[in-house]
Amino acid sequence: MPQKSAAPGRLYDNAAVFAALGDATRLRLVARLCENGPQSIVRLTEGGEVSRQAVTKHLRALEHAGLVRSGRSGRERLWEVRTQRLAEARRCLDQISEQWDHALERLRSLVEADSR
Amino acid sequence: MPQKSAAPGRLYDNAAVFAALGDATRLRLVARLCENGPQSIVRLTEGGEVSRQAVTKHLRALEHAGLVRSGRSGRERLWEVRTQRLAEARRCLDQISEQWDHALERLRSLVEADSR
DNA sequence: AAAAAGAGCAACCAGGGGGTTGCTCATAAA
DNA sequence: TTTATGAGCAACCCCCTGGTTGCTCTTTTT
Repeated sequence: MPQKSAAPGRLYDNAAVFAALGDATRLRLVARLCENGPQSIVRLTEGGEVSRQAVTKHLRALEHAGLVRSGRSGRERLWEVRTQRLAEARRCLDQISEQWDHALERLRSLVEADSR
Repeated sequence: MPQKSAAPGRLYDNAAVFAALGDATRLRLVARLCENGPQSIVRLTEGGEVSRQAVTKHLRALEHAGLVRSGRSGRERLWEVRTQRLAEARRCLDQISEQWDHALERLRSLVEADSR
């Protein structure tokens, strides 16, 4: 069994990741970073609806959740996606769905035993 | 450019789903609903850290995001998970990761062409 | 050396979200 | 028919979040 002590505490962490993705602007930022690779703040601001400062704040939020990271290059700072956390989030959803499937199975076997 | 009009609007919808999952209490509720099947509010409140009203509010939030639904049974209301939205959320994450992979490929071929 | 571009910082504001308490309503159990 | 259980509604509170504006700092560019 993978991920033995997937520890209830882990769930909390994933909540933070989902919260970070739970904003349209941030989700768009992540998508853009994935589509076009590492970019500067100004570039990420272009075409968007919010100010540069807002974008900065969102990037910091994403960084806090471990979804992006940045590094300075000359006078600009480049941001890139950290795919690991994304993968973890996916696994979390997978696990939940899996539990649901198990529950369904259990339920079905109960019904069968009942009508037998 | 791939993914022509994958409708930016879709992204927004997923943000709502992630936002719903982006709270530890709600995420736990979803997990419990998946583990133990449809349950009433009082049952979902047991063992938790918050009041029944809080649970109710969270359930409504999840309902708004399309993640759960409910039906009355006698004097109690049973809540169950709607797996469809969960699946959609997963697909959203998959798409994003996929775009990232494509970007990596593009980048790699660029580098190769450059050093050739 | 002067001008412009990219970022960072701080203060401020409005709104929403999570939580609670108190009361009422309806249905099932005694 | 009482009584107790499960749930709904409404008001209220606090604080966090998303967004803005204004200023400063550093690094290019001209």
